[in-house]
Amino acid sequence: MISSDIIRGYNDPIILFLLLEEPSYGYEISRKIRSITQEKYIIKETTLYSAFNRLEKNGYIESFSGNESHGKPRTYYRITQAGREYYLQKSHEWQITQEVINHFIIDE
Amino acid sequence: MISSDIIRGYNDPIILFLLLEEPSYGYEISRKIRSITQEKYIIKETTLYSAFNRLEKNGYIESFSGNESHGKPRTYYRITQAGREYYLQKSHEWQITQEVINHFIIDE
DNA sequence: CAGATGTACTTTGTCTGTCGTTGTAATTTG
DNA sequence: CAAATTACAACGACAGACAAAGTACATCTG
Repeated sequence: MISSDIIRGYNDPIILFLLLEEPSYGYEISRKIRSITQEKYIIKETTLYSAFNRLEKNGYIESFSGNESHGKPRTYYRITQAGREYYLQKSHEWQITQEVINHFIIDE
Repeated sequence: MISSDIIRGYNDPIILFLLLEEPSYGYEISRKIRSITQEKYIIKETTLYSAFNRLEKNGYIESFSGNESHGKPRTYYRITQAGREYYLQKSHEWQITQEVINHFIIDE
């Protein structure tokens, strides 16, 4: 329905949100975004995994490998304290962004 | 306050909105964005003028030069019918984008 | 039991829009 | 008369998203 390009800059906080409660991995995050938005937003794999790399590089998440009983072990990600702070900061910024754009977009 | 990078993809409809009523030119558009958002968003000149070029290339606006009695003649832009339609389409898309992001950003 | 489908990624290269920098030229203000 | 403001234009850099393709293992289907 909508593309990641539009969400640009907000993929990171979206991913962090889904890690707030418990660690997760790529495929699960992808499924969650799909279902939560009722398929309105389907994140591309490349977008998702490059977001993971960026977030880890910035210290907002940490990776560890799960010990799956069968199959390839997944790479799990856990949010860090810095990640929680970054999420809050981005949330606040999003409120301002909405206000700004809503001055110019009047949908009737 | 906030950067164009965040607004990315919505500069075009913002500009089109400001042309809905009457033609305008770069500097005026820039001032209007500043004042309407109470300085929360100040568009960069390069961003603005490259948006004009893109919008004109896509047939959403047309340029003409004003006949100022003094000073350099300004380049004015007028929105086209296609531009109005594009604006509406983007407005609708924005509503969905807001919904999508608001599923993940809970600001308390 | 072969092939399709689903899970779970990784790599590479391309494109678009924004940004920093610099430059120009005329007008207005102190 | 110098500095600030108005009003652009050209250039190259960069980050994030995208398309395309490949890897590997597991499970379901005819």
